[in-house]
Amino acid sequence: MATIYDVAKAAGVSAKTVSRVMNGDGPVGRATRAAVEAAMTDLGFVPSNAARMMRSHKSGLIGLITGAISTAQEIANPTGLPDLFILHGIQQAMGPSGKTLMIADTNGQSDGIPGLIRTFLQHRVEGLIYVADHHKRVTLPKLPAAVPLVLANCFDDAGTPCILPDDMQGAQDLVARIIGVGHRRIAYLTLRSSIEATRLRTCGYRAALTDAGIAFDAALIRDCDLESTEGTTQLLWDAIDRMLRLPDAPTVFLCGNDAMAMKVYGILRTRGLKVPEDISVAGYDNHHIIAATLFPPLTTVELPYVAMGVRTAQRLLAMISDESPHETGPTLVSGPVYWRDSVTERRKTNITQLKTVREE
Amino acid sequence: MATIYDVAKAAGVSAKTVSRVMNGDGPVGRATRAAVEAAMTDLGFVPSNAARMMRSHKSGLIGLITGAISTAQEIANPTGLPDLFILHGIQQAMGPSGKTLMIADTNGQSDGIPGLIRTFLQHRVEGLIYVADHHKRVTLPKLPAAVPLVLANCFDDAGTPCILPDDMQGAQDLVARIIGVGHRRIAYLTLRSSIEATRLRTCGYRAALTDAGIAFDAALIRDCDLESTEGTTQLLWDAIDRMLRLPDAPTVFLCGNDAMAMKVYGILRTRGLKVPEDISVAGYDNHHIIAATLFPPLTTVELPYVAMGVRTAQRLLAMISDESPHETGPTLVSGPVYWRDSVTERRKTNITQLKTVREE
DNA sequence: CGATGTCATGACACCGATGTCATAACGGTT
DNA sequence: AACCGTTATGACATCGGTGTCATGACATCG
Repeated sequence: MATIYDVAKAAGVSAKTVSRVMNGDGPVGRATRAAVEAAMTDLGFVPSNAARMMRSHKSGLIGLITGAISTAQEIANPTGLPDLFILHGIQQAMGPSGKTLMIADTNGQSDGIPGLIRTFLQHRVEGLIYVADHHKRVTLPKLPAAVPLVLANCFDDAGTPCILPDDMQGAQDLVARIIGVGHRRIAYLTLRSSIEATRLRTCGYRAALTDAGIAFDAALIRDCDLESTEGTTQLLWDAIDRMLRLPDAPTVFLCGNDAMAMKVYGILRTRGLKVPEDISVAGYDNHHIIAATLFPPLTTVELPYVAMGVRTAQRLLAMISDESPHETGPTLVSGPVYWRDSVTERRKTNITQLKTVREE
Repeated sequence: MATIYDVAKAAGVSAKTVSRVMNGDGPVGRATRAAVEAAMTDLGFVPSNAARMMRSHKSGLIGLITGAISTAQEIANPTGLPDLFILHGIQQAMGPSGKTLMIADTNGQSDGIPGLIRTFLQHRVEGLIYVADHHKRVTLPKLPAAVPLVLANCFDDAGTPCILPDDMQGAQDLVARIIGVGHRRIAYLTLRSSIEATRLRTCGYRAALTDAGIAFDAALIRDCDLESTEGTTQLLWDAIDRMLRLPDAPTVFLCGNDAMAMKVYGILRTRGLKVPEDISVAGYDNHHIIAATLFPPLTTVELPYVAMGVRTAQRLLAMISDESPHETGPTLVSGPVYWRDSVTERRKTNITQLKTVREE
């Protein structure tokens, strides 16, 4: 591959002049510039980033670590492709910055991460992003202080800057809206209680109840998520059965995610209950395939993955260009409620009461 | 960030000795090695790839261009995520080689490709891969001859090495198998005839018929694919209706892909026909969500995307390490037939005749 | 004992850009 | 004419590693 010296010789000038033509610093004579440009296209000259970097110490690279590509395999598990959507958001927001994204996939094994980080450091990335496939706590190896790091869809104990879905706000918005159309007995079939999202969404659920002056009833909340599909279905069946037998049965089933809502649709139908005429159902995630395809279409909360990706990129870019000490801690991004037909107004209740609620 | 000179000073040796410790060339004394290693970890030294590359001219980078990340958005369109699966295969096969994959996403606009290629060339990638989202013809800007290029899931007119699904073989295998269980009148509802896959699969379909001595009947093949969903459904309905009214109606509907098969299931049911008791259906793609979830499970042909990715990486790596002139042209990868319950034996036909066919 | 070979190490040039400084030509001031 | 500022250009050092060659200390061999 041609070097700047080859170009210089071909154009009959010094290497420095070629450099000036490329970078537009310093003045260059009309004829000289033309000669250099001709020589460059002639030789198919492309400057070497490595050589540039030697002096400037700017690689123009951003490192990104994810499992998005290897885990897309398990697309059959209908949780969507969170990390992929985040990646998309990052790409979008990174594009205009002129930085180049180096994506490394963990291939499912997190034990390769130190190696990936080392490779990135060798390439002198200007920043690092770690994207997780669901909202969780992570622990990454320590980095040299000079390399800013942003976590997307996860957080650590060190207060590293991170971008997270506002699960609490989302659940609170959804429940508030459901209360707004007259429901008072709102069941919540949660995902595994060990995951972060469940904890936060439960907080949001309770906050919305409190705001509306509705007492929290432990009989209406239940962890219905197991490793195995059959186990989960069984758990769901039991939980729904028990709740429906309550003297004051729920009028809505809020589900841990859209996939669970899909199962709940099936269970309710098997029991002869129509959604939403007899009972309402809501999900979480706004997983497109499920939420829009189910009949009736599912009311749910969007997990704003693309937006999170955009924020991630923006925050990292800010950290790179700012020399001011970086803020730490999370940036919360909340997604909108998608109000569809799976939740109806709760008319059985006293109309006057309903009106009061709506006027609040 | 610490340099090799910092390490050298800290360890009280020359830079070259540090280099020797890192790379294991030349002999290094026991004590010296220990001192250098201590200094390296002490200073958190990570060698600069850029500096290395200056001399060695080996970047250890492979450039990959795809739209996989940005188009994953449209996951709702149930064609699967071909490019993502290919990417996964590439990652897998590339891992052990020690090369680092730089992934650049086109963000949907193909006009950014020259820019991406330029960036890759600046980084002196040792090879380039282009991954397409479906089997098609492409035209990429010309590259310097020194940079090997492999196309995955697409091909060009220049005979650039490429990895393609063996659509013809796949269709032929499927149809042969269907003939093998006694069917003679096999309808084929194709995807748009403009796409490459349709042309090749049709060839395979005809080849299988010819092999079995069955005459091709143009009334049994029909392009049933439009841009719009409703249009397609209408087309399908019409085509199926017309074929079923034939004096010698088909006993199987072969579909352009699994998504179409799903629609065909619906249409047939609406007409009161049971799959597979009354009529058999087969798809193409082995799109997991569809093929395994449909009832009855769909007989289909797998598009071996992951395997194609692996082959792509292997072929590129071979081109990089071999100095022998590279072969050109396509590598065909065929996927297996997944025989499920949507196609039954054709018993209505004379048993003796069936036996004969099976003995062939 | 001198010749030869191996081990351990360092000095120095080099890769391909860019930053710094010097130089020369030219036009305009005083 | 002496001086200055601008424009256009080149010489040279530099970034952080690695390749080449030289050197000195020992061990081995004839």
